[in-house]
Amino acid sequence: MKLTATVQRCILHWGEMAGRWGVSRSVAQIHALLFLAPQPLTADEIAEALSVARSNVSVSLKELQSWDLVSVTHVLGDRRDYFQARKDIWEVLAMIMDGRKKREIDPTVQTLRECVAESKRDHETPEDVKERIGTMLEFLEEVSGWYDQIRGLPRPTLLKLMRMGTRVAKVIG
Amino acid sequence: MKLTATVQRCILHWGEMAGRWGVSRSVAQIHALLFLAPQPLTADEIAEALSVARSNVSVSLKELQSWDLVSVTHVLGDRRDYFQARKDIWEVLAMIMDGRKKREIDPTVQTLRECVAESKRDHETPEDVKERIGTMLEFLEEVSGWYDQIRGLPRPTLLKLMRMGTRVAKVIG
DNA sequence: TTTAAATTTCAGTTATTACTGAAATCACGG
DNA sequence: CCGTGATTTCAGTAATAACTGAAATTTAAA
Repeated sequence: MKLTATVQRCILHWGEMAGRWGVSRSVAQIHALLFLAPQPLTADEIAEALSVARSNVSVSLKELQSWDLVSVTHVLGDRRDYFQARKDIWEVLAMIMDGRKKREIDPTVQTLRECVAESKRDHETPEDVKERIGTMLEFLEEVSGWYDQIRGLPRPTLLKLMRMGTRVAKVIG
Repeated sequence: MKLTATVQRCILHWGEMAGRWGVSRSVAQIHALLFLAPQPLTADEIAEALSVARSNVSVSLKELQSWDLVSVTHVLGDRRDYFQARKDIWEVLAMIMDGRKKREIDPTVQTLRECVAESKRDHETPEDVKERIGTMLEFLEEVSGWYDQIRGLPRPTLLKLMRMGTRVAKVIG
């Protein structure tokens, strides 16, 4: 598997962004490779193309699967797993946002609920501090709920909304 | 500065989430502390409250300022800097989203532009791969542009939109 | 200026995370 | 159920990021 210059550049950039995106370089590079690859690849092919250890590919693919960005297929008469990435860019975005919400927001909502409950029995914490915690919890719950709603809209509707841009403001008066 | 149990719990949770949020534990904890604190705090007070090195507080505060989440104030007759966090949760969200877009999206749009330009002169890369790169660029540019538009809407409009939830779908037909 | 407090920088250390390669496990055809 | 190839696990190592404390710099009052 030789990578063309353009593809290489993309993969390298993905790797450089990995830290900011909150994944390891391998995960980002493998995702770039599978996203661009015309056909599904085996783990060995991935390891070779990116020059990383086979075991690293294995755990990275597991992570990509946990994000629902990569899935497994098979070819007849071949015992090996073939991996492919979602190609639909809208779905890729949705998976990343779902994953981030689950990992970055949900645990905090959970903790804040406990903090708010606990603060009821707490007479040390000033009222305005308690209030700030409560407000943040409400806010996160509201944004979360809104996301879940929007998330369920059919894509054509979403597209229409996006294309409208700020004109929605006019429509809703 | 003694922290109440509830406040402590919040700060510790923020610290635990830091890795996922893409900031260091200190940055997350300092932000939690300043967000909850009723009054601005000096760097020394922060260092003491969280038991971290004074120098660490200094660089973490710089990062929080780069996110526009923390600002400096002064009190008459006191040479020290006092730090305060934005208390408006909507603005906090806006600053975080702006910062993430700038750090996580914009550089990739830039690189993809170069990749697409380069791919014009590239006869090795298969057409469908080039197309996938181009599609991703267009997609990111569209989403970016949409974000910038929405970002500029006045908050009451945004709130109204959120509260409508999926009913916007009906309004736009 | 001079001086002292406040802040920042930075070299060195510690902690965390990512990666490798060998060994163990799994899965299937014979 | 044995053997072979595919995959995963995991202990050790490498790479990266975070943090500390001392030294340097800045700031402003005297």
